[in-house]
Amino acid sequence: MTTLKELAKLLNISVSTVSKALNDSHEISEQTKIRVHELAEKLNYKPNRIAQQLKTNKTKTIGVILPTVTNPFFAEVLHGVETAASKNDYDIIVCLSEETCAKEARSLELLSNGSVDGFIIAVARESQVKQQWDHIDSIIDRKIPVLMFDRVVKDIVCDKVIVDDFQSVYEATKYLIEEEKRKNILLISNIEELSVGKLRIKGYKQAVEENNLTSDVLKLDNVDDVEEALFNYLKKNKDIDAIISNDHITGIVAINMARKLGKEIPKDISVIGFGYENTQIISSPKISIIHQKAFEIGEISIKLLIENLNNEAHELQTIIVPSELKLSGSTKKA
Amino acid sequence: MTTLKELAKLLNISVSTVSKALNDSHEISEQTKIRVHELAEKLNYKPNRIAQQLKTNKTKTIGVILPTVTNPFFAEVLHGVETAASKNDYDIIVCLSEETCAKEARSLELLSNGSVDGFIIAVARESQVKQQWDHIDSIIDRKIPVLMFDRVVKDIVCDKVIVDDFQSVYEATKYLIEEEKRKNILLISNIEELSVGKLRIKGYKQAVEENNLTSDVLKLDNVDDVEEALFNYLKKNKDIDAIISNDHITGIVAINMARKLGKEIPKDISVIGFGYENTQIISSPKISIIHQKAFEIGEISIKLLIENLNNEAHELQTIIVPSELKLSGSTKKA
DNA sequence: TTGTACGCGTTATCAA
DNA sequence: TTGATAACGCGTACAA
Repeated sequence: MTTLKELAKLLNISVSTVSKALNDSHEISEQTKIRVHELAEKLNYKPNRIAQQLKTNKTKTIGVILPTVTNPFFAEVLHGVETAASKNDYDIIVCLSEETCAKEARSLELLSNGSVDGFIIAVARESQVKQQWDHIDSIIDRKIPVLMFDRVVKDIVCDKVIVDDFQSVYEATKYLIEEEKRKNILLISNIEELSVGKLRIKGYKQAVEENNLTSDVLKLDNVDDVEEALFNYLKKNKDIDAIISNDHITGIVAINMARKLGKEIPKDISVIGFGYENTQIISSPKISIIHQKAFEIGEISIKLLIENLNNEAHELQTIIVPSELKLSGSTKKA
Repeated sequence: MTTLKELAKLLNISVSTVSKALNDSHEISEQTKIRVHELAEKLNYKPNRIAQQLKTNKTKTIGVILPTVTNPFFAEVLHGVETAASKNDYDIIVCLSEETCAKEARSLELLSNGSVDGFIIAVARESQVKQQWDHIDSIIDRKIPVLMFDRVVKDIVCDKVIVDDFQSVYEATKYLIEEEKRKNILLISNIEELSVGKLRIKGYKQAVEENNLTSDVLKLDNVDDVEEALFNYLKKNKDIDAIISNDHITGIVAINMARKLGKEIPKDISVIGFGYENTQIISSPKISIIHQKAFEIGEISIKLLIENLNNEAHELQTIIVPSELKLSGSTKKA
């Protein structure tokens, strides 16, 4: 890599003159500026980013800690994050916690040595279940800005970007009751240990109870159990006339299973799930979804964090990104 | 952040002694080592990564350029990349080209100023279509190690990790012909501009022609057109008894569409698509898939690149990662 | 207008 | 066993 020193030597001028010339300082004559720029161009000179970072004590890099990236929600968030970061000339270092507390803590620890200016994080399932977040507090104690999104910890004081988990499921349930006249609505959940899962269940229950209906939650440990569990459940509870799924997979499975059991959709049963880019295309009839604006969540998170990085007087805030109910063939009024 | 200098001042010893003590140099007495370590622990000292990078001229960071991350193939590759990188104490900076040549070139340009030790890249669709890869060659000219995976450019000389695109589709087609006695096999493709898409079509055609059957490729511009295009096609060509999809979406759509048209699966028609983690769960009957080992591709890519980074005498190679045909309910012998 | 000197935080060489 | 000094590449205050 070409350095200032090399340019200086070749041009027989000092390093600082070269530096100033390249930064278009008014102190430098047009003539030398031109000479310097020409040679720099020719040798494809680029200021060494590491040296700049050491000098300015800013990395223009953000650490992004995700539980996983094969879940389309986090993939889309990452897309939004990358887009916004790139626009603002920030790089992102991505770490996956694999839903474990240990890897999450390790990543934070390793990057908190000056590698990044701040962090964006959605906490791992394990951290949330075991309520372990000393590793996150420790970062904040060291005055490194942190922003949490989606899976958020109430007790941690930092910027937060969250989804309207309660509200969106509440509205969806209410819609099924009021508009579609459904009376026996089942909720499928495999994330009830997570804050977001709890909120969704809460939203569902509140809507059901407000209408004096009975609630029922089918809890699953694993996405692979859905078929069997649903089969058994629907066999026993033949009066179920609507299903809400708390994730982007089981709603589609529910549609397939209901059809297999001879139910017509949406005549006999309505289905609403969570969904992303291609969720609707691959189900038949097309599933109605609660569409979380994952891309926007990523974008907003980056913008807010950068604001924090640049503004000494930044005030912490919590932003709620509303979801959108996208009706389709799996509900009556689609 | 605590620095060596601060520790030295507090302990009334020199910076270099502190540095050596922390690095367990044999030159330093046990006593001072203990004193230094204790204070370092107490003040949560961590060597500034940026300064180390400047000193050693190594970043221990790899630039990962992906076309997108919402496609599950690339998401799983990223998962493998992150896992392997993390195990080897490397960080990854992730950039998304958004399938455009411009963003791809920009990312390479911006990171080639010392920010990373090397690159892993799957070229953008646009770069591949327009055959523009000066920006990649330029990186290689500057002696920065580059590894390409999946979407690879023949004319670029570097390490490569690829999938057996030709072979896997060839085998799948042959299976349909020989084992399931299918005679009219349709291939759906929406990626025929890509190297991998071309290879898959080639594999399909070769198998078909070897058996003196006629080939037919339904080309789509967009995943959204599948339903209508397939509907029209199957209406006209009622003798189609098998469908292979070149991606992870349209196979599932094909199953749904075939059922809608009153065809029984797999009695009347077999379907094989490409697939990943959850692809089979969400289709009914479960789709048979060509499973690309995306995670492994990511892992292998990192390992090979790191080998290149550390080994002066590294020899360039091309590794082919075999796919696996996972039969399920959408094919007869599943 | 140009050059000198210093510092960012670390490590390595050499001297004490 | 410890310390002084230089160097990585850059930017900048200050001197010329």
